[in-house]
This record gives sequence, C-alpha cells and structure tokens, in this order.
Amino acid sequence: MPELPEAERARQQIERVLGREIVAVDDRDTYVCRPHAPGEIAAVLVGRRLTKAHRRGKFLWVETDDGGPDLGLHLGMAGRIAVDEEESPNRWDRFALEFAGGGRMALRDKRRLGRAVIEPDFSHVGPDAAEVGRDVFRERVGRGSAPLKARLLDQGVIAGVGNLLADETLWRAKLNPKVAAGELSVEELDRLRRELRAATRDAIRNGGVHTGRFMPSREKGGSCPRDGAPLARDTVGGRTTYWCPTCQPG
DNA sequence: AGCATTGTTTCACA
DNA sequence: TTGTGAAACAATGC
Repeated sequence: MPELPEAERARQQIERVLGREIVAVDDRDTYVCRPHAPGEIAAVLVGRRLTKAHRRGKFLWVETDDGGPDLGLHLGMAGRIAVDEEESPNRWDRFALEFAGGGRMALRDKRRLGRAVIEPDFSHVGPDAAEVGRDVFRERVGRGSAPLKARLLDQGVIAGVGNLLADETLWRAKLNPKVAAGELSVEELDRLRRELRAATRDAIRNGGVHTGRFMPSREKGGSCPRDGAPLARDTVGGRTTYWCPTCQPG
C-alpha cells in the first residue's frame, strides 16, 4: 500500500492524536523497532505528548513536547496508521502508543517491514517528490546511466515514489521506464515533474496510488487506457514494471 | 509448492 | 570512490 500518498494519509491520522498524553508504548517488536531494545522507546515517550507530524517522501516523524526526541515511523511494504479503531489491539500491530483516556495509535503492518525508531536519520533522503522545485528536479533526476524508473525509485534522489506511482507517472508523462535518466531532455524532465505532481495530488485526494488511471490495466494481459495497445512487462529497477510500448516508446 | 509483493538496507562488483 | 544492481529482510496472498 504505502507510497507518498498513503504516507500523507498516515501523517494526517497521526495529527488526530497530537496533544494527547502518552501513557503506554508497545515497542516489543525488536525487528520493527530495531536497533532499540524493548522498553527503550517507551522509556522516552511515556508521559510526553506528540506535538507535530511531519513527512518527507514515505518517511514520517513526529515531534514531542518539551524538547523530547522525535519519533520516526515508516509504513514499510504494507503498513498503515490505525487511530482509535475498534479492533485494537490487533495481531498485526507492530508498534503502538496508548493515550490517557483510552485512545490508541498503532502501526498496523502485516508484512512487518515497517519501522518505528527514536531520533530518525534522514540525511540520505532526498527532497519530497511532490515539493521538489523544477531546477532541483532537473539536476537530481536527469542524470546517471540507470533506467529512469530506477532513478525515480531512488529515495536518495527524490523521496516518495514507489513502484506503482512510478509506473503511473511514467505512463502519464509518456516516458519509457528503461531510458537512461541522463538522456532526458529538459522538456521531458519538466513534463515528468509535472505529471508526478499531478499523479501524486490525484492519489492523495482519491485515496491512494491504486486509484490511478493506469492502475486497472497494470496486470498481465492489460492494455493501455489511452490507445488500447497491449502493455509491455519487465523488471526495471528491480521491480515489476508495466508500460505502453506505443505511447511510451524507448 | 512456488512465486510475487505498493519498501529499505546491505553487499558485491565494475 | 562512485554508481549500479541483486539479494536479504518478513509475512501474506494467489
């Protein structure tokens, strides 16, 4: 599920619990909470309140009051933020905060690749894919011999693009995922950025990356929503990739 | 049974 | 040293 649009939704969920006093923390999952030992996160959060929720790409972090440490969260491959839900606690809650008055916020993640950590380090994370300016986008994305899609997926280049959003964006921009990123013209880079922003905005508004226009066709036997051509399928940047060979020519 | 998976990190290699 | 690509990680679903 989680790419930039889902992470933004998660950030908005976190905002619902700002200001509440934390009375308990479940940080027993030593994989999700690595490198922290059980109880370590609890020790610094109990008694505090979350004050502000931030996001850069798919990375989330929350400030705490009185100069307390930031709490970093990542949804991994299948996580989401569950706030004050009925079925809580849930067997797939990998990390959770309990608040005074009975409320609860959990990182609910079947795959267990999500992450909860104190004082997260984002020094190797690029600018947010939906916020990055034109000139910075040109400079960061439009270089290298790696396939364009691999460049988009590199969170150190720009942050927030996942496998589905990459396919959706490249289809909208009519660019081939396999072309070397450094070969793009300035016009193509600007078009790519424009479609990335539009695809991201649409996904946030409509409820997730799976609501993209290209997504229903993105399966074996699928055809292009624009011209009906059978889609091509291959592994690009280490991920399964679909594209239209007609309107996204190499 | 075997394979794929909306993500990130680590490691090997050029 | 830098850039690129594959494998590992965990667990579920088809």
